[in-house]
Amino acid sequence: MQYYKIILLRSSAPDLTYSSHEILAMGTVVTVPLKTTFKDAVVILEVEKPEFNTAEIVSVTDRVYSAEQMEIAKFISEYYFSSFSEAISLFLPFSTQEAQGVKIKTLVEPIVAPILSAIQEKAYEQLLKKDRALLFGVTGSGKTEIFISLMVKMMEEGKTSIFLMPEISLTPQMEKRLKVYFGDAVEMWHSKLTKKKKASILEGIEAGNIRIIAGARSALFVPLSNLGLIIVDEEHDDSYKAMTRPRYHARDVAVLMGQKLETKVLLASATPSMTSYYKFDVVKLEKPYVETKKRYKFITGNSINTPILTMLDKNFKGKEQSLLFLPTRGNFKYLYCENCGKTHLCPYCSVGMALHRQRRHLKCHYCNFTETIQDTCTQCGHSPLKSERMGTQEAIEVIESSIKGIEVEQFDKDSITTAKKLKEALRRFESGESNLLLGTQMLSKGHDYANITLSVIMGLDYILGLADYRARERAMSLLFQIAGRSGRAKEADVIVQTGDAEFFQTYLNDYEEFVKDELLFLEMANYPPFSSLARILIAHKDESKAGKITLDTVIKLKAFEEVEIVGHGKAPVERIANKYRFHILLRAKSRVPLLKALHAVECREIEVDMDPVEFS
DNA sequence: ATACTAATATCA
DNA sequence: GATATTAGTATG
Repeated sequence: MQYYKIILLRSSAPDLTYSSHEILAMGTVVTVPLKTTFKDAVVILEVEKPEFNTAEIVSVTDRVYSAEQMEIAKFISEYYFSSFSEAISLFLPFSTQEAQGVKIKTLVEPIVAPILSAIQEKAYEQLLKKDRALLFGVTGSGKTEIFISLMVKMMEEGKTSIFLMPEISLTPQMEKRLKVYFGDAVEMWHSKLTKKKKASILEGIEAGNIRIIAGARSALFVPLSNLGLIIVDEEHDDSYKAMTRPRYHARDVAVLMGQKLETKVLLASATPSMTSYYKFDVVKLEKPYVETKKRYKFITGNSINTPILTMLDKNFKGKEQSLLFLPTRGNFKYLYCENCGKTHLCPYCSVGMALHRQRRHLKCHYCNFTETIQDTCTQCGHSPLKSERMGTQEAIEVIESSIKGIEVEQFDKDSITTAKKLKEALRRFESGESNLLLGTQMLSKGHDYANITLSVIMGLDYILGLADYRARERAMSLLFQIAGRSGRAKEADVIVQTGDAEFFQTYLNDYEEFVKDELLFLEMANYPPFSSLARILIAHKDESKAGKITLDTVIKLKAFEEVEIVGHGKAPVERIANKYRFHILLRAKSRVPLLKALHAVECREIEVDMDPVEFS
């Protein structure tokens, strides 16, 4: 009889000891009886017969987590403060049939690699020599061909590759490009795939037919044998940070996996994060592959005003296509009382209810609480209520009413809910059926819109005003990303609405100049990458209890000299789903003392967010 | 004293 | 995570 420590999957129970007649490998997925039910669990350690009575493992599955997967999961659970169970659940186990077997299939026919320009070739050669690097090249500089060349090289060596992109919505476009070169050897992976599709991909991986997995965050955890390369495209994108436990950053985990598995890791962006630029060897793609001319124009204001309408109208009359960006938050329109100035709030969260005119209701975008439109103020009874802030919906109305005949394509989370709708919207725009693409952050992410000759960027001041040490970085990268969408085929105008034209103007022609200056600022202000940050979140339906937990935690943390309590108190969004929210922001010179202190105060009532990207 | 809910402990 | 146990508190 053997005895094993196991950890239950999808459970926060501690490790438990079970017996088995079989000799089991570490990482094996088994089924065990617990109380009145059965649970899946992972074998983590063999132990001596314990003093207490043990139950027996009832069945052994054909799935096994590799030693490396277990090691990386251990790291994730310790660094990002989740249970081991939550961390290992990110991964898909290998099949024992395959036994992580190295099944190197020789290529049936050699893959034709893309033809690289001299500039691309140079970058490619440099990247070949580096285990880890940051590829820095403006939009349209031909980064994708370099990625493909590297993946071709991997295939020739019998190795597999993972290609990460920040959003599911970007996968169809990339799939098209990758299929041209890799055919059935490449598959897309993301959380929205059906069970059936996932199973068929896993089969393909086990059989050794699928050699490249491309997709969103979760693609990092598919069981590819012989992994040779991980590419993190648009590495600056905050979508790589998970907002639920384990709160890991896919880019950082990719780098860690690279070290553990001895695979090459390539980060890439036109607007790299300050951290990556500082930490990694930078390979620059010197000049844009497609030379484009852009004329920037700065205007003031915070609404769709006459200069914007005039430019849009002119471009429309000239049979050209335009793009208009509004920041996510500005996407919402709130009801407020003219008399007492109160905004109509969600009864469960401390945020304003967003007005969705089309469906004639109010919606809280934190907890999804919905109610009918209110016309009298709950505070003072004044009627009617006014609405404020430009939303996509209203922007479209304003534009359609003043520019007759213009077809506007709404491009945001409200209208693009499925892959099909995304495809349709892009098709209508590409075919010229619609003339203006109007939307939020979604516009800044990777899609190609070759014919745009006018881009209007609104709301940068709102982003600059966020209480976030990366507000400047976020605003600047957004400007570059959106401007990069236009002028690919012909000359284009970019209209930037901001009260701080000087700031943006300084760096327009060179993002790297901004990065260098911003790094000086970060060093002076002692923010990452020159320090390590953590945020503690406390949420409780009793406000005084939440406050007490916060204060108790702060007191405990004061014992750690190397950890600075930057601030603590009510979170900017005070209440979500009827729970009061408090937070504590911590900083230390390096991660080690920070982790030490956090592990000492960790408990069920608090949630630790390492390297936070969200402060609301 | 009783009936509920909330906080806490345990699981092999 | 689910469930059993205990502490806490509202109620008549």
